[in-house]
Amino acid sequence: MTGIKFLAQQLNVSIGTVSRALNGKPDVSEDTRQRVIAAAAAMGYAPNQAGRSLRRGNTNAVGFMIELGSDTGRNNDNFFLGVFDGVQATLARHHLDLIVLPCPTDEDPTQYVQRMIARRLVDAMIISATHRKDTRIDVLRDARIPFITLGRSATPGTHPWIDLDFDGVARRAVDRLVAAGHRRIAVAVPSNDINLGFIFLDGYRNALAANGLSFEPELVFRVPSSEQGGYQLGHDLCAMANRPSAVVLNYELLALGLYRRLDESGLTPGIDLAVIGFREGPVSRFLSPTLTCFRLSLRDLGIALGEALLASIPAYADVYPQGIVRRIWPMELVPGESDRA
Amino acid sequence: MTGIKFLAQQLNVSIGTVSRALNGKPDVSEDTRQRVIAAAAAMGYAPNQAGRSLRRGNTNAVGFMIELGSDTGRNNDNFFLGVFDGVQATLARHHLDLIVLPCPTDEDPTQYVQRMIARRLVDAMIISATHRKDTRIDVLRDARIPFITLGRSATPGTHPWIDLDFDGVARRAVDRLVAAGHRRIAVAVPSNDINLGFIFLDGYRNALAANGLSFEPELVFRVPSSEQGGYQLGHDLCAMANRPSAVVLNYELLALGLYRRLDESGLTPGIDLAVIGFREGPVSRFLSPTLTCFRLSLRDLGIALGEALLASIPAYADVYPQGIVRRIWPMELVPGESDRA
DNA sequence: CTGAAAGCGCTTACAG
DNA sequence: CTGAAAGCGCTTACAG
Repeated sequence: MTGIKFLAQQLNVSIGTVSRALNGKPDVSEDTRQRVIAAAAAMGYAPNQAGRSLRRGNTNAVGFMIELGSDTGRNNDNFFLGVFDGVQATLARHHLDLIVLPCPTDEDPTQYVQRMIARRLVDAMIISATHRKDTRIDVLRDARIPFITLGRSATPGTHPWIDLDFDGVARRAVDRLVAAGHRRIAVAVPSNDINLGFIFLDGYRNALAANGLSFEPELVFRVPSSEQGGYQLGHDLCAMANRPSAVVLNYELLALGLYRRLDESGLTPGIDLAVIGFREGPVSRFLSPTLTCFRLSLRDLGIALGEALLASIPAYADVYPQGIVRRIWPMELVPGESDRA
Repeated sequence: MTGIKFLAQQLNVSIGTVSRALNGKPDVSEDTRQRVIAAAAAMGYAPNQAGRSLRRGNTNAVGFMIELGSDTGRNNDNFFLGVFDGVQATLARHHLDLIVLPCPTDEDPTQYVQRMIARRLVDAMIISATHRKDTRIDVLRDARIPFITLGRSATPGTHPWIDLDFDGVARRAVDRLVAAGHRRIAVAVPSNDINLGFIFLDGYRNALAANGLSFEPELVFRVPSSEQGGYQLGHDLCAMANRPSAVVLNYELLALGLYRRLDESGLTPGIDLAVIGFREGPVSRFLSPTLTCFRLSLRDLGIALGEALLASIPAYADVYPQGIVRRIWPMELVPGESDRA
């Protein structure tokens, strides 16, 4: 005798009436509805999700999968928390909850996704850090679960995605450096097969070409997306006979390790080496010199992700009639002191 | 016709037999068990969690609540991701899943907890960033849900907790600075009523007293736990007529803003002002000068959190016979260059 | 406007 | 060793 049964007994009505009153169904007298709502609030009643899910066939929850093991997961600074906030703002409008699903380090991400959707823990999913070939997409597509990816992938599908403008950032960074007179411009990209690395590198190559500069493989540095990776980048740069005069980073925290390594060699960012970082974060503003980078609103990105996901779910398609969203998220240049050289 | 029913029909057995086979019940012939397991794997069957939860009365999931809105939440995802990993390592041994529950910015945390447990989304909870008075604890206690807090609180209860050694860190930092000759030592604590601030400040006061130094209120700086807060701290320090020679931080990222602000005034950490940070992270190692701080293994902390939580759940108490854990988590000093002054 | 009843997908005593 | 059946807590056609 718990839950709705107990509540119904207290009020001397049937459980059906309680359910209808609480779910805002029209065919309940206003008086009864008020009594039920008051009693529910008083005893802190909320419907058991298992019972509701089983009956309705949905969970009213959206899952956001993150990976704990990878570089990209572990070093994301404040990226995800900001995005979660925005996603939730969208979901809250529809009384949906966001549940974050952290894939264990030692579990295969694809298997994890499979397990979560087979258990019907969530109605829809958001996956991030897409790889060039990403089998999670295959699993989600085959399961016919609504999903959106934060990041493009070469794995085909008709799913929606939103991705940061890696291409545009790389191009504008190169253009800006060329305009300032730089001719030997290095680039740092991830050492794993996360898709954004390929896009960033393409943007870099295209920008070089557009500026009449030749692409030199020795100026491409593949380093882990972490402060340590930045340190390694600095180390490699310092060891070069013919050091480039500028470097474009694909991840903002690389700057921290890079700055440190340059300092150890008596070099100053912005004077001895122009640096353009990636995403603006608290770190970029408080480094000395401040980091030239690109701004975006994580919350707005999260809001858009949530909306694009809902747009792909038939039940919400009329509220968000945008169809299948595939969108490059713009980022705005924030000039700093690090590329004055 | 889905799920277990479909599977049973394919195999020409009853759904009861399928369930028993998959759940490792003894009274199933080995031959049948193998056939069922093979078929389940082939069609990617996993029991619908709603059906299972409803019947069993549990969810096999543990919730870890984080707050997106607060300073403490927003600036800590490197902290949490490491802890999640450890918690999951413990839970995985028992086929329990970790589900992260991010409380929306605009929802009251206590109400959020109430809603999550009333819905029976998880069997047990971990809450973090405990406040001095924390009504979430009251709600969880009243609901008789097993839970553990990452952080102590003045709110009473018989629940387990694990907390970082804020007291010990503050004392050792002061002792170390005094040993190096410092007499005017400032401290930075959070500007909100998160409990760790009170503990840290107490440790600082006690250490001053133990070293025969008097406590001066003007040397206590209440700043937000963020890079910006560190910048503000630097600003306040630079404005003082009689500047302290050292400062102890309660949050590692304060160092970043502090370094920047000192730099703007032509001051160098470790020369003009000794700085001892809090938790060792990638940032502390790559700052110039490197930050003297304190080390802990986030994964081990997470493992211990998971174990202590399970120890408080009757069904697991025999595996983890440690009773109600209330434990101060030790942190190890990592000398850096920032307190050489 | 309200109640009685079916049924969502499971697990588990209970028969046989 | 296996099947038939009850029942977990809900929601929702269906009667009245």
